[in-house]
Amino acid sequence: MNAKNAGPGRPRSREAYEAVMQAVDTLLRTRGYQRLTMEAIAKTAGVGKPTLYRWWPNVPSIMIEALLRQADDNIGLPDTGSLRTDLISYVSETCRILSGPVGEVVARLMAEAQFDAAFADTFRQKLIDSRRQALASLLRRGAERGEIPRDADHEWLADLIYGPIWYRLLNRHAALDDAFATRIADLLLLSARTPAV
Amino acid sequence: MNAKNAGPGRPRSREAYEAVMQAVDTLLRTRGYQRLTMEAIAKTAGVGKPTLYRWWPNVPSIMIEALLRQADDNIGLPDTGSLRTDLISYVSETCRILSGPVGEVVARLMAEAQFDAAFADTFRQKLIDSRRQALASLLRRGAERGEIPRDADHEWLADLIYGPIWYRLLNRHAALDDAFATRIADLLLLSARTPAV
Amino acid sequence: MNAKNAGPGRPRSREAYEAVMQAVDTLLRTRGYQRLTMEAIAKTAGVGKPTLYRWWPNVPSIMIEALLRQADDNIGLPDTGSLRTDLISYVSETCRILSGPVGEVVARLMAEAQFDAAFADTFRQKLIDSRRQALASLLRRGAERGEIPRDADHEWLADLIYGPIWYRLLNRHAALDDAFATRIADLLLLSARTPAV
Amino acid sequence: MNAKNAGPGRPRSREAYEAVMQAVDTLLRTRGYQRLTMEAIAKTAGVGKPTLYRWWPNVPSIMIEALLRQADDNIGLPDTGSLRTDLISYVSETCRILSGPVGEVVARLMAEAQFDAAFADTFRQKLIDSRRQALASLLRRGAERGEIPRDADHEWLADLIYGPIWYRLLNRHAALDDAFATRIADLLLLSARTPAV
DNA sequence: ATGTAAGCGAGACGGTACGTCGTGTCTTGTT
DNA sequence: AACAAGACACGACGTACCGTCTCGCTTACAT
Repeated sequence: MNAKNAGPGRPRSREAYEAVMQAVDTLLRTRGYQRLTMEAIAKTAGVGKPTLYRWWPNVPSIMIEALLRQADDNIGLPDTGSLRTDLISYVSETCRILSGPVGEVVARLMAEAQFDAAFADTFRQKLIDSRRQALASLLRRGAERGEIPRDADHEWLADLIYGPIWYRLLNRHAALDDAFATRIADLLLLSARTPAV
Repeated sequence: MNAKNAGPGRPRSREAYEAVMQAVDTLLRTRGYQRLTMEAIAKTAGVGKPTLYRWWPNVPSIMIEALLRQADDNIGLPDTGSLRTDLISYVSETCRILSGPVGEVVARLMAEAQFDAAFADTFRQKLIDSRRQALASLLRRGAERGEIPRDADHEWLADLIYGPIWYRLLNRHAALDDAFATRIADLLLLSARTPAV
Repeated sequence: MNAKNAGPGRPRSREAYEAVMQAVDTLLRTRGYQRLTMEAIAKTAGVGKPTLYRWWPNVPSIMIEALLRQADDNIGLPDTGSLRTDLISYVSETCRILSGPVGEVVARLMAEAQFDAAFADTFRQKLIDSRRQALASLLRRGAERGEIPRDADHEWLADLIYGPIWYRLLNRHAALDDAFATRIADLLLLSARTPAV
Repeated sequence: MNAKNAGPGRPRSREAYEAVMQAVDTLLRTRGYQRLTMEAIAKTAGVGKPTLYRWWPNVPSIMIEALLRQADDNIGLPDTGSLRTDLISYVSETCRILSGPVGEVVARLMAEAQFDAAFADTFRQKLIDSRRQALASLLRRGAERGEIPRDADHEWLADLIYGPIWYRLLNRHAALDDAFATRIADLLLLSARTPAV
């Protein structure tokens, strides 16, 4: 909620906030994405439009907040002692989540980011970079155990993992299944262990 | 243009068609993507709105046609005799083009495809599958020369190449430069030559 | 309607126009003046808001048109052969009409004119000057018959008649009855016939 | 100010009151009437909106208070010994004041009274009846001196004076100048002295 | 050569959503 | 208890496009 309860004046209403979050869920489920307008959110939540605009500049910003709120119980970082097992577990879980309704929402958010530079910043920070850093944690742990070289290029390896995932998510030409997850994980290890690739 | 010149009646006006194509270019250059509306195209082209709707269902359909028209001199398929050189050349050229204004347009089209299932079909066929098949041609040629196994999974290898490219195109966290192109090409070869990955 | 059916393009819809006029009447009768908003007119008439704004800049402009339309059978100019009788008839009729619902509407229009200079012009032309000229016709006829001097100041006499009428209409401190009408008419004759007043 | 300083609790802040009065003047001068909103007054005066609503129900109520406050040095009642001179002086002064910025404000207040019955009562009492009674004082004095009959209808004579003044004020078709004032004054005398008119 | 069927530009139409403004009420903590 | 601050639900504003619908006017094939 990003509350700043310090100053004077009436504090932000938690009821309104919760109602908005709930309205987003309801609308996405019942009306579909196209009907997820500021107008509809306001009406469904029983909230004034100015209240919406006071706290969020547009629909995607609300969506991203709703998404993160319910996915706060994020994909946990596995720690099995083996980098390969960790990777397979992590990528599989990522794929599993993205195969469901969350995947659709996330795909739309990426799409919105193409039209709105300001939103793109938020989107990348909250949904892209956070995941890249999670992956980097796994890789660091693996490197400490000597499973991949210490100087492996984590940025490159993240592209190598997330590139195909996003590509399939957005393009829907093939499923984000476990076989795919395993293959990507092994590709990462192959690349990390091969000098210069 | 998909003309159906058979029947009676006035034939489709080439002037109107050209004016629309030009208007798209003009508007994209001067007003930016957000202002590329049916209304604006009609007014800029000096064309009636019904004429637009007679031939295209929405803005992205017009965009894709304008894009393909000027990019008909597509990325040619290199044929250097070496798969690695071919791949590097092909991927570099792809990246080079996507780094320019075409890249922006293509990214928006991918975004639109997330909101419009009908358009998504066209988009995938004309901009995604055609490229995957071009890549497959290179791979087939390389396989005939014995540079990669004959049973390499071309679908997987296409994901491996295009995934990271699209990821960087949409996300803009890193450049689509030659180093990146070379690295992807080598990754493909590495994967194709490694059993089971 | 002020139609300009000459040019190309779809002609103005008479249905929409009639629906708007009717909606104004309906709303004024059922909801009262405060609810007579552009939004409500559009919804009641089953007409798009842009259509409203295409033809009228604001609510009072629509009101004035609706008013004139139904009051096109205006206060006829009496012609009894006697200026005094003519005046009494004309002023009585004016007062009678202004005592009913039309009076309320007209009072609001005068009020609106205080807030909107552009509307004020239309208002004065269509509702004020036209009445002043009607009165002037009576006076001219009386002057020709020698009932008042030929050089009587018609502007002043109009102020003298309409001033008290408007004052009572807006202020509602006394009725616009026949006694009042007669008294005003006689006052006019007195003033017109008295040198220098 | 209508203070109710009896009970316990913090007394009404004179600073807030003065700030509001000043804000009205400032806003009327700088932003024009349309911008004279509760919101703007509160912000300009540095006063909370609830404070405004605690003491006044709406904008016109504040305006009328501000108006009376600075016009407390009202139009004094002349006493020259002659009714005609008194009347000319009084009406001229009235016209002079109404020709300036006060006239605009007063015209708007009359307009507001058309939309708000509650405000209309206050308005009539404070701005209409008080002036009618002032005029009646002059007439009474004149009657005592025998300049007009004792049984002259003061209500009618007030309509006769104030009607044309308000008409010109609201309609702006002619100036409220001294010639006009003299003419009205003489008209009153003429009417008062003519039996039955 | 001519009728007729389609395409054309213009532009009005019923809608939907936008983002903003002002209203009058409320909830804080402070004075 | 009055205050400044300011969040709130509400509702109207005027605008931008949407996709559809007449209009009257070309074309150019099929009689």
